[in-house]
Amino acid sequence: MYMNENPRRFNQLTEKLRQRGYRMTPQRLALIRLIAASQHHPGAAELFASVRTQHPTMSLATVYKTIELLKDLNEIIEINLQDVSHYDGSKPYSHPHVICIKCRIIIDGDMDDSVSKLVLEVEQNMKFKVQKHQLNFYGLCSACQE
Amino acid sequence: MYMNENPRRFNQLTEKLRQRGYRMTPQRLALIRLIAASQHHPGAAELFASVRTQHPTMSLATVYKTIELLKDLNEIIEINLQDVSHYDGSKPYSHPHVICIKCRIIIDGDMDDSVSKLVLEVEQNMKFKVQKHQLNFYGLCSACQE
DNA sequence: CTGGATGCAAATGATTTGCAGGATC
DNA sequence: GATCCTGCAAATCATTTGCATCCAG
Repeated sequence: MYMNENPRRFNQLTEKLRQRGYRMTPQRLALIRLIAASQHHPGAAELFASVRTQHPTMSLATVYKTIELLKDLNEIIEINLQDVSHYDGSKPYSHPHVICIKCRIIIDGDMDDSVSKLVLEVEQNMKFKVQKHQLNFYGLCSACQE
Repeated sequence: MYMNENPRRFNQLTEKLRQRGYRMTPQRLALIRLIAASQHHPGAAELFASVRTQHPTMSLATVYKTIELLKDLNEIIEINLQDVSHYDGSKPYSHPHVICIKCRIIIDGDMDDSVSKLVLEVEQNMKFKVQKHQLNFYGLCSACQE
C-alpha cells in the first residue's frame, strides 16, 4: 500500500483519542498511522492486511471497531461503493470522489465552489437541511482512457 | 406502497423487453408495473412484499433477477445506501437524490444545470471521463426539521 | 416443445456482535 | 486492579447463485 508518513494527521488523531480517554494500543496506533498516511482510500480488508504485516495477531474485527470509533469521532469518512466501503481519514469531511471503473482507483475531487453551490441549491430548492453528502463520479481515469 | 399508475413508463419497459425477446411472465409484469408506478425509490424487499400480495409464489430471488435485467438494459438505476439498495425506474439516468436521515424518504433532486457543470468540471479538471454518477445528500427534509 | 423464467435453498461476503482473555492506564 | 481492547468464532443480512421445475412463445 503506497503511503507517505503524515505525522501531523497522525498526531491530530492520537491526540483526540487520548483526550477522550481512549487507550492507545499498538494495533490502534498502527492502524491510525496507516489511515493518516493513506491517500488512496483503502478498504477494511486492505487496512487489515497491511497492519497485519507488523502485528500478526491483528484481527479484521478490530479494524472494523477502530473504523467505527473514528467515524463516531468524525475523523474518517466512509465511501460506500456497491459491495465494500472505503475510507478517507485524510479529509474527514464530505467531498466528492472520482472512481475509475477500470483500475478502481478513487481520487479526491476538489470542486469546492461548485459543490457548495450545489448544496446551497438543494437546501433552497427543496427546503432541505444538508448535513453531509456523498458525491461519486464513475468513469475512466486519464490513464485508463487510452 | 403509494403509487400512481404510469402506463406510459410501463409500456416503454414492456415494449423494450418484448423487442429483445424477453418473456413476459405475470411476475415480471407485476414488478414492472410497480417499478413504473413508484415515485419513492423502493428497495428489493419492499418490491417483493408488494408484488407478493398479488402473486403469492413470488420470490425475492426473482425480484433481484428482474432488477438485474432492468439495470443491464439501463432502465433502472440503483441508489446504494450503506446497507441496502433502492431503485429508481422512473428516471433511469444519473441524477441527485436527497435523503432524510430521520424519516428515510428519498427525494429526486433536480438541479440539472449545476450537476452538468459539476460533471464538466470533473472531466476538465481531472481529465476524467464521467460515465455515471451518484450524488446523495443526507440531512433533514422540510417536514422533519421542526 | 424448448429455452428462458421462477423459486426454493444454499452460498457468498462484507460487516457486526458476543464473549473470554489480555493489555492499558 | 478495573476497564477498555483485542481477537476468535459465530451471527447477521442483503444479495447472488445452482438447479430442478415450470411456462410463455
